[in-house]
Amino acid sequence: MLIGELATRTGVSARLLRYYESQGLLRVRRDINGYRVYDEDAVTRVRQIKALLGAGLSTEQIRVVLPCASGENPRLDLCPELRELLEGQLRAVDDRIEQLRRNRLALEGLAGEVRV
DNA sequence: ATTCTCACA
DNA sequence: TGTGAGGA
Repeated sequence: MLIGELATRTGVSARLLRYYESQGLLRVRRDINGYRVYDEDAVTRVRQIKALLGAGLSTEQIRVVLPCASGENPRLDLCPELRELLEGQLRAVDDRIEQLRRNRLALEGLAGEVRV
């Protein structure tokens, strides 16, 4: 399939699909006219990328763990390496939440009444 | 009609 | 990440 079809089937713009490719997240062939040609599993690939991106992973992190990720659905099969990364990410997010909590409290103290 | 690359009031 | 230019 061409980029337009993959875009409509994944809900990811052609622009972004080209960006994913430039970041080494998507491998794609070209035909003689230079058009990108994707195979069926590209749809799955993009879904996995979206899921990982949505979890806050950087394209660099995704690039290294994507090869050990498999699975059709929006569900992702995690190889141990990927699991570790995600767990670390989870801890990092918790730390950030805590830090923001402190920032919020400090802000309240400085600004007085703060409506949220 | 689609896609490609490059670049940015 | 959108958008437009200039080609194929």
